[in-house]
Formats: sequence, C-alpha cells, structure tokens
Amino acid sequence: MDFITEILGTKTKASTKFFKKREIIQKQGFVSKNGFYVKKGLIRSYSVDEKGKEHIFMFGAEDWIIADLESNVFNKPTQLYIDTIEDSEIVIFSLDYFNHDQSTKEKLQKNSKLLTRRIGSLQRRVIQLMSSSAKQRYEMFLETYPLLPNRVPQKMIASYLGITPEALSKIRGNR
Amino acid sequence: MDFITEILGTKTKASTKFFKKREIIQKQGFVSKNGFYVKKGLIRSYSVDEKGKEHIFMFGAEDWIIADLESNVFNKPTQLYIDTIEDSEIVIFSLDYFNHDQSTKEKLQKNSKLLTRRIGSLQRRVIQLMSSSAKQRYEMFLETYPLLPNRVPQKMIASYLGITPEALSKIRGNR
DNA sequence: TTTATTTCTTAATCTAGATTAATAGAATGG
DNA sequence: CCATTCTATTAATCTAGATTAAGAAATAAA
Repeated sequence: MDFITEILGTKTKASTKFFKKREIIQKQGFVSKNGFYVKKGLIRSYSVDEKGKEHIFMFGAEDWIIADLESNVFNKPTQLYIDTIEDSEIVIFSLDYFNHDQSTKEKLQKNSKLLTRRIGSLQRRVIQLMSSSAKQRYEMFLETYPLLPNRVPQKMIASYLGITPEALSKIRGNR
Repeated sequence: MDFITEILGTKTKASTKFFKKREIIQKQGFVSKNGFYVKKGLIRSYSVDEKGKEHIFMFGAEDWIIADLESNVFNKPTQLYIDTIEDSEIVIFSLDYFNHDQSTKEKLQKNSKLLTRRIGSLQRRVIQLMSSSAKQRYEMFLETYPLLPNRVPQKMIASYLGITPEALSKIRGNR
C-alpha cells in the first residue's frame, strides 16, 4: 500500500490519473480543492507574476504531495499553476478530507506530522531567502535535493532559487 | 476558555509564564521541544546569520502560536531565537502533544486546520519573497498586519521584510 | 537526417537594495 | 533631570543579481 492510501484510507474515492510531460494539472485563478500525490514522475507548482515571469514554489517527485493550501484554506483563487516536468502518475484527492468525520485518529495524526514537516521546510526556505546569497542557496539546494538536477532543467532550478538562469549559470561557472 | 486550551485540553500541563520586554524565551542552538502561545503581549522569532544580522521569521501577537517546527520535527538545533517585544504572558506547551494518544479526534482536526493555515501563509510569504519588490512587500505587510506597525519598531519590520532599515526608510519616504 | 525550438552560456550594462557614515530624534535608565 | 543608548533619516557609494543581447549547445520535431 502506498503512502497516500495509508493516510487517506482505502475507501476514499481518490482517483489516479496519468499525465504527459508539460501537461497542466491545475490552472491559476480557481479555488483549489484538490491535492496531488505523485506516485510516479515529477511535477512542479509555480506562480506567474504580472510581468509573466514564472516562480517555482515547489517540485514534487515520487512520494510527494503538491497542493495549494493557501488557496484552499483562505478560499480564494489559486496563485499556483501545477504541471508535469515528466510523464507522471498522479493521485488526486480532496483537501477537505481531514475536516470531515471519515478520518480516524491515527490518520489524523499521520496527517499532522506531514503538515508539520512541510511547515519545517517552508520555514527553512523563508529564512534562506532572507539571509543567504544566491550561491549559498544553490549549494543548499544541491545538498537537500541531490537527485533533482538530473531531472530538472537549470532554468527551473534558477526559478526555484528566485534568480535568473543567467545568474545561475554565472554561479555554476564560478564567475 | 482560550483558544490554546481548546486545542490542548484542560488536563494538559501547559504552563503559563510572564516575560518582561526583551526577555529571551528560546535560544538558538538547542533542539526545540516547546511551542509558545501568546496570551497577551507580542513576541518574535528570528534567526541570526554568520554576520550577526537578525532576520525576523515571524511576529506573534495575541492569540498566535510561535514555534520552531523545523527544529522539533527534524530534531536538530533550532536556528531561531524567540524573545519578547512587549511584556507578555505566554503559554508554553509541548510540541509532541499531538503525536501522543491523549488527544481527541476533534482536537486533532482543529490542530490540522491550524497547521494548514500556517502553511498557507508561509506559501504566500515564499512567493512574495521571490516575486515582489521590497516596496510591494511592505505594502502587502501593511495590508495583512495593519496593527503591527504601531507596536513594532521599523527596523524590525525591515528585518521581517528581508531588507535593511535604511531601505525601508527610503521606501516610506517615497524616494 | 535536417530544421526548428528550447536551453545554456557569456558578456556588457543597469538598478534595487546593501553598505557606510553622519545627524537628529526618541526612548530608557540612573 | 541629564546622559546614555537605541531608532530613524538622509546621502554617497558599492555590489549582487537583473536585464539585454547574441551565439553555442542540446532537444524535439518533421
């Protein structure tokens, strides 16, 4: 049994779907009600600013959950696009799930741990963005996600780091 | 009954303590096991980088919870100091609470909502840091926390925004 | 394969915000 | 109350990273 089933339970009507590379899973502008569990493949969530520039919020490889909780919680249109970087198999499930009665205590506890972990990484990300240089952030990225650079184009890594592809190229070339 | 008691339950041995302005509640370098609920007053969590510069991660006014979940979850020394900006009354509680059996389903659900909300704001913060100028971030800060500027010195707002006091002064003076 | 499109690199120039420094105003403490 | 220490402002200078532009390398498509 995979990780998401363990949390959601077997009775949940979460549907599994297959997406080709570059397919859009979620568009900016709607209220987001679903979470996406990556069974296989690689996806990303990103916002697009007024100037049309993309900012990658998160990568999701195997066993990760991508969701726009900001949109779901505050009930406002999502700022995040979600699309696939590789052909992917995705489990789509309702984010309201844990607010309903179906869930058991055990599952709720597992979910709490999951959420807490996510807060932990976001906390670190915020502190990093505020206090580290682009070079330091790139080095930390490589340490934290050593396998991603093989699967993700560099311009997307730059976007995740909050810098331009040109700046990343400079850093990598040690200039 | 206040908000934190509602979540923790009345039987929990959470202790309430009083702190004077500028007292340190938590020091960088230890594994953080406690959360801090602000009953009255104002506190902040912040990291200090290699150059000795402070970066405010979060303000906590009445009814907020401040905690270093990154430290607690990954069981490593906290990067965050926590101290008081005003004289404060703080409820100190164990972060492991929700992993134990004492909690009820209802309380776990409340806690999940809380965590989800926090993820929502952190998400927004990350996207903002990546895609908005200092001026835009300041304007959004004023919208989101209209009451804080009356209680927080400007240099701390600058620190929260990820800029220097000089830069904030420039922005405010419209230069 | 050849062609078209996207990605990466390099270099020149520009700019938001950092740094440094000096002054004035506000808060704090004896 | 005055003296000290913090906080905010202004201005000059500096720099990390943005922008612009162009060519090279890699991918995809035909």
